[in-house]
Amino acid sequence: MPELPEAETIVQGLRPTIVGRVVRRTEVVHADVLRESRSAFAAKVRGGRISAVGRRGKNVVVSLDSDRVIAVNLGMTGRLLPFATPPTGAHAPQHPAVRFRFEGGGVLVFDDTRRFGTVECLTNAEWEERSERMGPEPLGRGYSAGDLHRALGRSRSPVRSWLLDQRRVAGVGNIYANEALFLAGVHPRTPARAIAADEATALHRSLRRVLRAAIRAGGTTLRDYRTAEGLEGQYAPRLFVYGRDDQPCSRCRSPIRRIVLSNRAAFFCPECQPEPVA
DNA sequence: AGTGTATCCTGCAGGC
DNA sequence: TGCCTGCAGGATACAC
Repeated sequence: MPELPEAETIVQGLRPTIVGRVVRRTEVVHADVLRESRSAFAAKVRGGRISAVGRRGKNVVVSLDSDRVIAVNLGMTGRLLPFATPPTGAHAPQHPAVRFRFEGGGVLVFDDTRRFGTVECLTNAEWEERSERMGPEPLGRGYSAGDLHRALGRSRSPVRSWLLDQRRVAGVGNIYANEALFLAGVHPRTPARAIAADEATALHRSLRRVLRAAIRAGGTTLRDYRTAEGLEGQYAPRLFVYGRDDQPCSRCRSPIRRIVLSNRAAFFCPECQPEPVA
């Protein structure tokens, strides 16, 4: 699920409702989303006051005044849902994994059907170290087409697979990698280092464009993703290629094709994104 | 270095 | 209706 635009949308929704809250108690329903014991995790979080909510790549980062962060990777089906009063009945999340109960009422639920997500409590130093292993933020001020082109030049990997590697660029997942490649007219199988400077410029522009447009739409809901308000994202109708195999390309009417690269589906228009000549 | 395979887990769509 | 298979926005470890 959630890629950069979804994580960013969740962060924006969460920020006004949880900043300033103090964690009174943590309930771990499914310890498999943790990377440590229930008790170790709960002890580190307890009493922390939330000072900020941010994002790094696809991760939601909740800062505590105790010089720690709660780092949430949403995996495929993770949601972060704040409630002023404990939800009951049909309103209650169906797959709660962790609940953070706040002083004075209110609760933040990490809900995750498949439990591929992770919730970790790290010191600021530990988080900094983790963050340094991740690639640049594609929407960052300093991220240039030249940066992208130089980084691509070091790899023979198909560019679609390259874009999914969080050590190369942080936050791009399968949906937006495919969309950006379509907009740039680059075939997903193109070896990264075969991408010319002008193509890298086009890819840089289309990547930033699609990520920003998706944030403005509140993300893409295919099935599970919800905003912090529990709403669906509105970007899905604007996807050009992702999940649209056999449907006509909106530009040239050729049928969109689906192939598999590194065991993950890739979608492209065979006319608008010509296969590079090997 | 890069790929295919398998793994974690649940739910849903499609074929029969 | 039920059963079976395949597939899914992610990330990692493994063998080759």
